[in-house]
Amino acid sequence: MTEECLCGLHNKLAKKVKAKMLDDDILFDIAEVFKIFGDSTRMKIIYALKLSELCVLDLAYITGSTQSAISHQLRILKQASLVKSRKDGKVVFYSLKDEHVIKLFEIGREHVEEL
Amino acid sequence: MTEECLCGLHNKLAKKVKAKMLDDDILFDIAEVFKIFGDSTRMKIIYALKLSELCVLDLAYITGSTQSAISHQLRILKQASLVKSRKDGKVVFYSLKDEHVIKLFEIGREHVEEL
DNA sequence: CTTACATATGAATATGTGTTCATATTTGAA
DNA sequence: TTCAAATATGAACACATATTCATATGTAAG
Repeated sequence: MTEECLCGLHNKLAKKVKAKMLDDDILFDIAEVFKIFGDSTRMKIIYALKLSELCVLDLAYITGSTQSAISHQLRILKQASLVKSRKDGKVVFYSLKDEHVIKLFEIGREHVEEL
Repeated sequence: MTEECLCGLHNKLAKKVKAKMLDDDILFDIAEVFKIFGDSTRMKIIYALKLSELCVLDLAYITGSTQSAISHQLRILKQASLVKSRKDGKVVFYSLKDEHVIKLFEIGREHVEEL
């Protein structure tokens, strides 16, 4: 932990950068958001919901996963404020919560397509 | 797997959406990129490199991790084409590879700060 | 050539996580 | 009320992964 590069040249720079770093808590929270996107099942769900509001079984059909797996993932997505839900009788419809979700997806897609 | 919602209303919609879905491979690759961002150590590295080009030991000092841990993570970041490296004698300097990395970080940060 | 520094790497460990399976809950219909 | 459909949930399992520790590699200096 906290080893220091001995070349005096870097020590000053490193201390400057360390002073400008965001709080660990904030960087941790940002990483947590990306972690949610970092699963192919959740990514499928997000892309499907980008196309339309959908219920759980339809999402399971579209993604090729089980109802249970999708339900678990939807709970995670909802806790992370990435999707919202609307109940209509027995059916629960899910949709994306805001524009950030779409923006993040689009930039991620751009990055992948440029490799 | 591939269960279908029995309410005939949804079946048509679900099939439409399924037809419009991106290939699994692409969605998988996008998820892989986000997975790289979804770790607080790597997020610290990315933010530090956003401020300045840095060598391994300086990154270890700045992030409060060991040299070994940082070296392992830098390898992952490099394989994902998120950082590049430049060798100068014994020292290896790392920096961000392109603008997408910064864009993704900024939008992730925006999302977190609006919660 | 020997030493010291910066980095990389492999194995082991511990921890986190996604899926499955069984089952509970909720709601509408018969 | 009884049944079936849609969803949610908990436990168990399998798998991935981040860190640590020891050590190897490469490089410059003495």
